[in-house]
Amino acid sequence: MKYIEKLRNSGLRPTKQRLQICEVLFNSEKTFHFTINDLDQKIKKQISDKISLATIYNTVHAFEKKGYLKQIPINSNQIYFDTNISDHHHFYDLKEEKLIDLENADVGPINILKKINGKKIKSVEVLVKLED
Amino acid sequence: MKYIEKLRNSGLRPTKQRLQICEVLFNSEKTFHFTINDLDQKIKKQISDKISLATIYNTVHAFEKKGYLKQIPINSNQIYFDTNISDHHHFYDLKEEKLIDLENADVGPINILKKINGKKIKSVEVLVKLED
DNA sequence: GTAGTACTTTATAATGATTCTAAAAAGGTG
DNA sequence: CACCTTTTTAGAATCATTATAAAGTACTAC
Ligand SMILES: [Mn+2]
Ligand SMILES: [Mn+2]
Ligand SMILES: [Zn+2]
Ligand SMILES: [Zn+2]
Repeated sequence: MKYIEKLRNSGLRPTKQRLQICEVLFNSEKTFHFTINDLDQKIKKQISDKISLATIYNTVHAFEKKGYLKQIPINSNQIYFDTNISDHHHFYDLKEEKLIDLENADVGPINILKKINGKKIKSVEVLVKLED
Repeated sequence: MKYIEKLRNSGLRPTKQRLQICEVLFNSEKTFHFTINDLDQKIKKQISDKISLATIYNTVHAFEKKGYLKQIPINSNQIYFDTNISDHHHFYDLKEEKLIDLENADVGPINILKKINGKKIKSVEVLVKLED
């Protein structure tokens, strides 16, 4: 199967649940943004087996740790994840409460002039809030 | 008093609790970042009267609505607020779990090239994650 | 294959930040 | 002072997330 090696290579056993979650997350043309609740709904629609909510949490966190998912820094009562793990940015539509990808190319190069002693930059993320 | 007019001008009654919270938030030389829990601790240290947690929540939200405080978009189990309401950015030190201000001048000008139909840009915020 | 072991799933409970409730207190106005 | 509105408050409720621990599954060694 498509995702068995991917999981094995990360030291994650390719269980039925994880493979099914992979299908839901990574088998679509487009990448997308989701909360755990969104994902739970999507799984219910696409998968006939039941996957417990605890497993969904566990799996999403495991995938995030392995770099298959990213968290998006945003203030919300739920955590937003992204299946687009490329270096990119986001619009946040305040009215629709929706995230929209903003590719690196759509943002001029960002040059952080200030340096912090003994620290390295791990990521630079831009959030552009949108209103009507 | 210093903050009575400020509150009245915003349509907020200058209660004892709000004035005391103003002292803690706005009377220091430097601006700072805080969670509600941080603020609760700070109030306990600096103010002899007890202020209920509900009032702290109410007041912080009222001040945010009036523009005296800003929320910082970041993934945490608590909401981070900023008494620095100027247009600026942040470092986030992942190990220390601390925010550091990054003035606009410390970030090159940011040019958002992509436009979203019918939407205006309300804010552009950069989060720079730091590791050792 | 079987046995042994570590990992995973699961239902359920616990946690904890935040919000809600509704009654008491305080502010503002005349 | 009355009157009305806003605010404070203790405590309860909410709800996303995490922890627990027992049952199930995957892998390894023989
Ligand atoms: Mn289904
Ligand atoms: Mn803190
Ligand atoms: Zn994205
Ligand atoms: Zn700041």
